[in-house]
Amino acid sequence: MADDKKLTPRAKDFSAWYNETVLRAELADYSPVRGCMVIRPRGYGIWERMQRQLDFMFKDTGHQNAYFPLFIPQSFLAKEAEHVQGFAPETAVVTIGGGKELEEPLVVRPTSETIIYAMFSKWIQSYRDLPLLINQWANVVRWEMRTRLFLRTLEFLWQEGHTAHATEQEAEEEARRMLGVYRDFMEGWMAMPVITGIKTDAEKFAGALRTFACEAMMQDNKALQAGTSHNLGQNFSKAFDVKFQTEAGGTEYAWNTSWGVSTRLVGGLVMTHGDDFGLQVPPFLAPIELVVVPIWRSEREKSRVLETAREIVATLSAWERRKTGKLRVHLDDREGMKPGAKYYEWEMRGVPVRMEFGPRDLDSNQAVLVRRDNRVKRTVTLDSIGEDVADLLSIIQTDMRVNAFERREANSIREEITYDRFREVMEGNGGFVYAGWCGSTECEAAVKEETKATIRLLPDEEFRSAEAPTRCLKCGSTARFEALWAKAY
RNA sequence: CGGGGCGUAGCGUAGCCCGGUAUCGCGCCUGCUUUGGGAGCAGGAGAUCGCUGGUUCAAAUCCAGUCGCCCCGACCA
Repeated sequence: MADDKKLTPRAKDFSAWYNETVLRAELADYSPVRGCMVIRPRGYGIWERMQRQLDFMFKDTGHQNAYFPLFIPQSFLAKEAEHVQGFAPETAVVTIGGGKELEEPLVVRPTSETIIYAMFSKWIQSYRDLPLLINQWANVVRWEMRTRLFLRTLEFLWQEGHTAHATEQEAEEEARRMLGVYRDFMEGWMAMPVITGIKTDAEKFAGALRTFACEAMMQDNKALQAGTSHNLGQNFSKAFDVKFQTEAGGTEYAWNTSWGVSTRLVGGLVMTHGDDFGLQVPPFLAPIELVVVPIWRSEREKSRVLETAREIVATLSAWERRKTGKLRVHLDDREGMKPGAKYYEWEMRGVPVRMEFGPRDLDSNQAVLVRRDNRVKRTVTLDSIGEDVADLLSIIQTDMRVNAFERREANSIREEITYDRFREVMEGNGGFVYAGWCGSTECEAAVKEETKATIRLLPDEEFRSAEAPTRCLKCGSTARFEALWAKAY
């Protein structure tokens, strides 16, 4: 970076800013393998907290973790027609094992529906075995042509839930329920507001009946598909013969769902909250919530300041909160580094609150708290430091979500607009446009072709406009749906 | 796979047109002085210039090939 210590202003080149933020905050690095990414300890620390919370939420909804093989016989993929069509072009295939050509090539899983439903058919006999609620944490491989750190890598780490149910309605409810869990996590923990809804046929998962999704707006006004949940109907259970005996004594195919989120969420976090100073991590997910930077001007001051600083850190580290546990505090007592340098470094890493503590504070029994999000400084007394820090953190968590929400709404268009105007918007700053759609694949494809914008989803009722659009954005005929149009990652 | 750009120390680069084994900054190591917004001085370590071949007395530099990366498209979470 040489002398240029500031990050690239994101307005100029968002993509370069994103890359640099991720690399400089040491979240990830390029690997020697093209298109693959190494997640470094700092990036994993954030992901780990996400994973822990998600895992808790899955257990809370009755799901159990299991682990299925990395390799899938090639023929398995072919059993579901749409599925193989969707995934075959982007699979990595193993043809040699132990130095010998394999009789049947093995596909490195791009997703695990096929191998999991093959097992489900052995495990499910009766309606009493249902619902079967399974989750797997695993890495998968999709041979993408172009990759970006966290957002699209050849190999990525994710969570995939797979469930089997006795009725169609139950499967639909499950797919919806898990979409709600994702939404709660993204908004509550990541402070990243999302729009939920249903995907069009062109965008749905290969092999699904219906795909639901959460779409978030990044700071370049592009949409990020942050999580998906699929109602698979009986497509896979028919392909893999997942049958069960009903209470009445007949035989039925099971109804399946699958749903997943990936380390892409870390990319979403960076692109939602990052700024020109670097990363910004919401308190709930921050591996370090508060960093204490001690300041001294002499050896004598140093020992006095450090001694008290250590006491403060000890007190704060023991501070227990109801929902989010103990305060995660770090004392930066590195020597030979000026306080200012430490400030910039922790700001770049996104630690939500910094405490400056020097001789002047020591003498007056106080400390200075600085928020990462708006860099506002406040002097507080040490007597109530625990409450003050905990309160500030929860305020920041809320403010980050509200700011992201307001930014999204400020860049959304809900008035009925002409197609020419729409094209202008997409060529300019972009954004979320809620507009009518006649329901034809032709209109959808034409808009994509001409503007690069796609229907991200047909929003759920609570996200729809007060006045439903009347005409299709593209052809002008009667609108059958309200669609969310945007350019996407 | 098309179009553009780039490979020189851990990172970022100068030098290339006009051949003579390498510039500067950050970082790193040692010492002293520093520390309320990115420290200063002194000393030091670190590069077979992506790889292969060719031209030449001599190649980072010229020529050919090759590999890799980044950006823009097509594909996609």
